[in-house]
Amino acid sequence: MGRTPCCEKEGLRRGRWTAEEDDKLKKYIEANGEGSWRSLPKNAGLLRCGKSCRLRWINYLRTDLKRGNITPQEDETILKLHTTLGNRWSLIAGHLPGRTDNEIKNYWNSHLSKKIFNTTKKDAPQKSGSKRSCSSRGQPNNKLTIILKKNKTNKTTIPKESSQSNSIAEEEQEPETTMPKEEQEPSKSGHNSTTKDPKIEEENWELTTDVEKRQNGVISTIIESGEWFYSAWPSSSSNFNNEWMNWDWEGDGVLGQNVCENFKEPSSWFWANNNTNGEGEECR
DNA sequence: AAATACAGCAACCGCAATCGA
DNA sequence: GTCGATTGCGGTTGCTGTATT
Repeated sequence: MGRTPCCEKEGLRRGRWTAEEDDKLKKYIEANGEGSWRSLPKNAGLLRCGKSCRLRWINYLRTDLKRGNITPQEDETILKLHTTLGNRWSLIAGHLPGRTDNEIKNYWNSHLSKKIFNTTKKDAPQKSGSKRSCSSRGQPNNKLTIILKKNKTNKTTIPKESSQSNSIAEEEQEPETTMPKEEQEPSKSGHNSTTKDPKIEEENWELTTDVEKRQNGVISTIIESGEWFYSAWPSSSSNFNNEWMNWDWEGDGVLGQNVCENFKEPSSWFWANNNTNGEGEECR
């Protein structure tokens, strides 16, 4: 019989909320608490669907929301968390008190993704061309993903003395919030250091030194650096890239990731590897 | 000053997960 | 265990203000 609509569509208001509606909703929730979103509009005297009320409350009316611009520190935190968690906005928001998933998602789409994608574009003209060329409505195809993983044979943490690179994981200051261990490890199925992603052939991730390989027709690079190794490949090879992103290898997960355009430039391949060869192109 | 393009963000939509009878 | 109701999430849309021509 199909899905049951969350609310009756007819006769309900849509679009921007008025101050009066906000006031009604706020007063009702303050008096009765959150929840029962389906019946809330009727009880509160609002001509809105419950879903809309919930969204309005969560994203705008809650008293614990922090309004105002994202701070540089929050910016860094979002970047780091997105590196590890991907587009799990609610999880990311959970580490930024007073910020909502919607706010962070919007911030990412309008600021951070653009920032990353444009970093290797020296000219990066924004005046002309498609309005959404770098936003969520049209991301460049030529992306390079660089990840940093811990050498499977080693358990120690990343050496600070070699942290000169631009890697997100290495360069960042301590964020104002700390990610709980379990959320750094998206896979909850008890992976340990001896487990491997079954979708990745051993030959693909076994350490090599500055050797380009072709994997399924896509060039990738795996660079050994002491206890760590780096891997880079165009994001178009997302069939296994995403698996790596979410894979809990050593309990530390993926430590660094970035994307940039023009991956054909050899220097950009080594973006995450500055600490080992002193070269590389700054992507941020 | 008007028209147009662009950027930011609030809100909507659909799907999936969860809850509870 | 099943199924409908509810909630939560992420992707997307489109309105609005600002910048540019």
